[in-house]
Amino acid sequence: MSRHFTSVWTREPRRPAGAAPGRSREEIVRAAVELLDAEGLDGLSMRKLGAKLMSGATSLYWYVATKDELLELAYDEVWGEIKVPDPDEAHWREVASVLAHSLRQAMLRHPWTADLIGRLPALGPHAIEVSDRMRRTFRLAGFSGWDIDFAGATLTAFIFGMTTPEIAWNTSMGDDFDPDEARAMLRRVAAQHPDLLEAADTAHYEDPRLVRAMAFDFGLVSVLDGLERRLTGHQGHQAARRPDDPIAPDPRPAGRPDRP
Amino acid sequence: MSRHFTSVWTREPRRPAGAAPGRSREEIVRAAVELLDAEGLDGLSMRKLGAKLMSGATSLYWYVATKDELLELAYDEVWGEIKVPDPDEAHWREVASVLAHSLRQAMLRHPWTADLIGRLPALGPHAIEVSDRMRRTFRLAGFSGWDIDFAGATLTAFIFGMTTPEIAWNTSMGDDFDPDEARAMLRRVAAQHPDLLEAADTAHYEDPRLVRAMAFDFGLVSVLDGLERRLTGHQGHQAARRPDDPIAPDPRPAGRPDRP
DNA sequence: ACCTGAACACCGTTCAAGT
DNA sequence: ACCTGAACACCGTTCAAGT
Repeated sequence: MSRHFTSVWTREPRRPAGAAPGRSREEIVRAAVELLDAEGLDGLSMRKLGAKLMSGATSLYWYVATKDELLELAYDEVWGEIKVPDPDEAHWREVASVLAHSLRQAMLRHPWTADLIGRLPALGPHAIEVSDRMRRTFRLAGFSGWDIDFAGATLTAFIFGMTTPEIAWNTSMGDDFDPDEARAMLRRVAAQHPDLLEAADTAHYEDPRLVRAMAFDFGLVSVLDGLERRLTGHQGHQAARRPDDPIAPDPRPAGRPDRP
Repeated sequence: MSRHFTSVWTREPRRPAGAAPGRSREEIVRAAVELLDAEGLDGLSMRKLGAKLMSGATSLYWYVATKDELLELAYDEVWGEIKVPDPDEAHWREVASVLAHSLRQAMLRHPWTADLIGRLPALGPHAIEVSDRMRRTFRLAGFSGWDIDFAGATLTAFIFGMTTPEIAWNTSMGDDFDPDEARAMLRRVAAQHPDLLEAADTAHYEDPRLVRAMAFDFGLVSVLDGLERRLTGHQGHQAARRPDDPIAPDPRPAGRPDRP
């Protein structure tokens, strides 16, 4: 017996999506996004959302099968905000850079998305549109076969991975950021770790948001350079592969890369 | 009035952490990790955990201030599983590779960590230990100033960003993976996107876990190559920076990078 | 076709009371 | 110093009943 994967995007909507009755799914999703932006993922409840729409909480279940479906819909709205230049017009590095910054900014505007990345696959039409453009971009850049997908996965991995902890940090710290408090905290936590302490001390003198942006740019250039290297086919360090890794759940950590 | 950031790691523990009374915090955390591994983040409730430990649910609040604190403690246990070679012994690429694969495997073993990355800063002693070694690694590699931290952030971003959606996919699909069903779903969702459809068709013929591992290795080599490029100081494409990006919440998307 | 309220089975957390 | 149970203020979801 197989547990079937279900998603808003893989089931038929209950209504032909053409008529215009009382509430609409679009209206509900828009209200959900507003609530999520204002109060975060924990701030969204079917009861609160119902109240906001001046209806019973349970009325929403006619438009949406579960709360998770609603989150999938809201999530895809954010993907709709992403700008991706036309891959047939712009250089692939330009496309990737614009996409990266656009995605980061969208996530920072909607911090609750950070909680969804590890929970919901992005299968909505807006997300798919972005994926399609990205795949086309890397194909036109000269990648072929699996490498097209791997390049795209690497780029989005970087964007997600850089922005998600940034959001975690922002929301933990709250809007009113006290640099002295933060510094003291880092100091305390990093006690007896000289390398980290050094970082904690210098970190204080800069606007943390600026530093985050600098880190993002540094990383983005690095990732793009690394991808370009795959493209131009330079030889050099290759070995990140650990032979026992791919399937075994807990590989022997003893293996060494091909080139030390 | 400033909302203060609180964390298990930044407050005094209630007990000198030496005596040995009834239950211990270690015992509670261990049980929590077991419950999380078995039932996921939603499967952990204070009531269930209390039952597992044969105590009242509310008893746990003597050892832990909130459920979030408990999650911070459990999270750091996972960081304790990460292997990082001694930065003074191994080449930085070796250290980074081992760390990357080790972290990915640990996350796959404890899928609930994917939900925490966007929510909790990793400030526990095990996470700090890993950060410290990583920072030392990149310093010894030749990075200096902010670049040390940027390189580390780039590497962990890649690992998190690659593994988190992998986990989302795994848990959505369930343990029993039906390739035909998955293929049909991708086909449907990617309709009218020729580039994506191509990917969906070829994807079928491979073990998805193997492909994920290949993507990870491809991306890791790319990231390491990109970082190495920063180190050797080759000139070339630089421009990922968008001048209006760092602080403005919604930058004009019109700006172009320095080099198109 | 759409909306409602009551009800079910849960939550995290507080707190007075116990030993 | 540690543990308990009752209680509060919530949850997502189901379902019979309404219009």
